Amino acid sequence: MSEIKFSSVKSLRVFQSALEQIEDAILSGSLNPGDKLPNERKLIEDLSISRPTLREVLRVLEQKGFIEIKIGAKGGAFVKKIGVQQASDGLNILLKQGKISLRHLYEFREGTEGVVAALATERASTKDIDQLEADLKTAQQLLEENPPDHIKFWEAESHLHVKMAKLSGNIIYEWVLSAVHTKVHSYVHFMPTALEKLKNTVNEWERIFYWMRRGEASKVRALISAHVCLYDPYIGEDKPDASDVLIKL
Amino acid sequence: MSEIKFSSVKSLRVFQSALEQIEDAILSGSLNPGDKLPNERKLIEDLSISRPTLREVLRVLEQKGFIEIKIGAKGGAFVKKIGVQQASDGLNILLKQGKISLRHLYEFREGTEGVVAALATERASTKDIDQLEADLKTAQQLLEENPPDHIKFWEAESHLHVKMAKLSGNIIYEWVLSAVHTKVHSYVHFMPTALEKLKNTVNEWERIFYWMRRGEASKVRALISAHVCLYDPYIGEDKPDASDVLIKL
DNA sequence: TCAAGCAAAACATCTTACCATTTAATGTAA
DNA sequence: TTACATTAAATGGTAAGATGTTTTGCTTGA
Repeated sequence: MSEIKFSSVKSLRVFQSALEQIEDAILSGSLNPGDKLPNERKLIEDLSISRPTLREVLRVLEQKGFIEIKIGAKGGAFVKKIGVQQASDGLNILLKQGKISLRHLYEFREGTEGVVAALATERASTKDIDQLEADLKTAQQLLEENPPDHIKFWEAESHLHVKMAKLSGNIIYEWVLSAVHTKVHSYVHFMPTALEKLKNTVNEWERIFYWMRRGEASKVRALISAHVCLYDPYIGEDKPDASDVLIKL
Repeated sequence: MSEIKFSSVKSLRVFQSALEQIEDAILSGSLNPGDKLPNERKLIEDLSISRPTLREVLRVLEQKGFIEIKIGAKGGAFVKKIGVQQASDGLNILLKQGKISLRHLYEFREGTEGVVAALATERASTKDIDQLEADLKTAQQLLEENPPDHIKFWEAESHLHVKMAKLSGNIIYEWVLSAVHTKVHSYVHFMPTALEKLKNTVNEWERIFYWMRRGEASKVRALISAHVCLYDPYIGEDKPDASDVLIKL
């Protein structure tokens, strides 16, 4: 008996084929950030498709974050720099519509960010840590204001965690934690507001940077784990089921 | 001096407005998975836009994974269940750009799956573990064949890891590891093929289930960590840079 | 000479109108 | 009863043109 298998032919839509051509050109690096695609009239010639169809393609690329379309003279479709942001979008949608409780969010962070911090400690340069410290300083200044802007503070603090993920040198961690922290942002109103607690957070980060500079990965891991765990918003309160909070949002 | 701030007006494109309406309807739950959107002629009436414009909207929704479009009679745009596919797509972008190597994949797994297994041990019921064991048995039978189907074996093995994530009771782990393991599948040809190694893997899982039944979370964590670490496909070979393998795919 | 304003060019945006293709259901003849 | 043709309801794709929007450059007036 023969072993030949046939694969489905599924005549690809014109749209799909055109999309893939341009997308591959961007992802493979044939088209670089800042490059301008030919204008619509030129593209429909090259691809042998009609203008409405081409526009479907361009819309999709625009919405996926691959290109930016400017109108007017000197306008056109320009290739955007692809970042982790685009890659995280899908996960973001999932997290956004999913019924994720704060408890799950923090459980995930507790299990992940310690490892990430340890990796970052091994791989970050002095300059990288300087940058982190500068970011912390910026966040700290938000507390000097009157009244202290604790919302923006926590957002900046959240970005610090994402930057740690970036320094871990493993883009998968960056991918997932950037999405997770987007979700964290939506809970920012439940974070502590007492000035004392906020300043304490700053101190914790300073201690973390201290050990990062000395390359003490395991200490950094412990500190970050405790840091995430301690700032679980429910600590000290009588603990409702986390799903309650979800409903209130 | 007055504090009035003006916000930019940026006359929204017709396209954008229509997209947001439908997207919101899906994300808010007004439209549920399986629901059929009105056909094109009806939608252009409701939204007061032209057909090419509507089709741009539908294309974007389709590519983002919100809807599925079927042609022919009884066809139309159907709301899709939002699933891990969207999340995997993001990883695909990073893969195509060459930003993820096998090394990253395994580093991530090593940092994550131990924690997941510990959670699963605490939360899985006896029945859950029975099911896992049954799945293992099924995989084991693939080795009895002649010749042993090691490709399918590793795929089944990969699914076991995803099931563990499901049993962790934390949907974020489940989603993220599902996405990661779809990528693992694409590297399945680099996994060991020696029958001895495959059988050893089975033994490891059996030991894992043994401790799971006894609720020994920390033992399970250790075993899974070692398991992932040991089966890093490069173990024992002279280790090329993982990006080399990436290129070959 | 210089600046303000106007017009044209080069874009994307959106519409109307048309035909092609695919699929499912239905009717019909062997 | 079954195979086949027909038809209806959808999406897929094309053609051509009218309409905004932005930049550039030219003209005109002081």
